[in-house]
Amino acid sequence: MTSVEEPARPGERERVRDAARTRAEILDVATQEFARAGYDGARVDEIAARTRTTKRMIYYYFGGKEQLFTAVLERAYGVIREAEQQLDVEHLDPVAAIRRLAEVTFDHHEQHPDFIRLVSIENIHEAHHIAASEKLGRIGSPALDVIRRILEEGRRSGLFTADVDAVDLHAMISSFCFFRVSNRHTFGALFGRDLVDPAQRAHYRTMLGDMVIAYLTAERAAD
Amino acid sequence: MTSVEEPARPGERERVRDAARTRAEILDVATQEFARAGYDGARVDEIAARTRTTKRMIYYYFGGKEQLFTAVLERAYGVIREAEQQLDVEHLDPVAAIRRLAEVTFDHHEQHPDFIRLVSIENIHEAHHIAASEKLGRIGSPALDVIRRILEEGRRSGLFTADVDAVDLHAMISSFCFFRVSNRHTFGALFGRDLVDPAQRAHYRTMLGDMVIAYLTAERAAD
DNA sequence: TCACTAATGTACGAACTAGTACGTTAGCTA
DNA sequence: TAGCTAACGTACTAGTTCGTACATTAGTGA
Repeated sequence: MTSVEEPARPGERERVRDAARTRAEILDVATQEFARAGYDGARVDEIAARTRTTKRMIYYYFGGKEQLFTAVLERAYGVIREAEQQLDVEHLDPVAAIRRLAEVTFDHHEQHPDFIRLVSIENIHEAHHIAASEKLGRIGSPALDVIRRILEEGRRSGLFTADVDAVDLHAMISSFCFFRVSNRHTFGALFGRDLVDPAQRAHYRTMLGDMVIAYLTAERAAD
Repeated sequence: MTSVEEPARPGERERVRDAARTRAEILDVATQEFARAGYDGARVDEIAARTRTTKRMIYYYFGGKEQLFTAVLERAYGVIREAEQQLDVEHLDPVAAIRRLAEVTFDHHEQHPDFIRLVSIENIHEAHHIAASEKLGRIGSPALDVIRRILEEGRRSGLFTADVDAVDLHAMISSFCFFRVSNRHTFGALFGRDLVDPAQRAHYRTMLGDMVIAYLTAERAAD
């Protein structure tokens, strides 16, 4: 996350009034609060209290709780987009490239549990905020283009037997990474196993790669 | 779900006061309301209004909103347990048995979106209600025992190369089934593809089976 | 340095919401 | 059939929560 207690970058002396900083600070705190308690569980007063500013400013900059949540989502998706754009796997052979992609996805999910929670919350609300957002509708994902190119190359070179769709493969990889974080608590409570146990991290990371590669390289009966 | 507008089974004349029926009716409506709006979004008054009885009765039978939600979860998990106990795959060969198990899991998730939503909601609350419930702590899953036996048999007969843990395989299968339903809305909004589109049902069902079998039968480098 | 406006703070209100005090009655049993 | 109690309804309250009216000031450009 950006900028909570940002200590006046050198050269810029700390102004008392700074729209950009105030806005960013509200977004930071709101992200935490929404992720912690869900949309309805989150309290506007609580967000304001944990900010250097007041509730008045939330309404001044964002208009309301609903729009604030939308802004939080927009920024959170922006972060993951940026990460995916850094993806540099084109120099690898298709098998290694897919494995690398899966690992990067795995790592990103693990490192951003708040993002996972926000997405879960948005699904409870049937993605109404995304639908209402101009920035987020049909935004897609940079990772998808990468997957498309790797699959193409893998198919051409005969390494991948399956005629797999890029969106489907993305769903397959995401589901494993997402579930591991999103359902950590119920899974742990029911089965007594912490899916996010650091000691098991490498194990699950490998398992995901093995699964995806096995699927892509397996012989399959014709449909 | 059970018993909303249950029309006085023959022989039992409809009593005005019927504790069991009232309790069940509250649970039915509460399940819908909690699944619809989340724990904090759900309104006790709304649940009461959609019942033949009043809010007073919710407190009379369950004690409070929190306990009502716990009761809803307990019943929802009870339903899936029952379904899993019906599982009869021991007569199949390991590959067919695993595929069948995956399909049953797939079907159950698809048929119970409310259950998926409740589990998502409970994860937002870090499984506090499950932890507080005597019925649900470490409840496990009948499917797990089945998986254990199939894996054992598959390993013994040399069909499965991998030394896979039953809980891990359960997580793998669940993650795909769960994500497809739980993240349907954000995935659809972002990628323009409905993972629960009936026309794609068979496709994803096959994909899951292929994935799991590929993983279990693939050759793997030693750790 | 003056005036203008973007940015900010205070105080309050209307509506909602979980929970309860108190009174009533259906249906069973002795 | 009388009486007892589990089951039920009404009406209310205390506390919360989103949102806003109104007043104020820091910073900037003329």
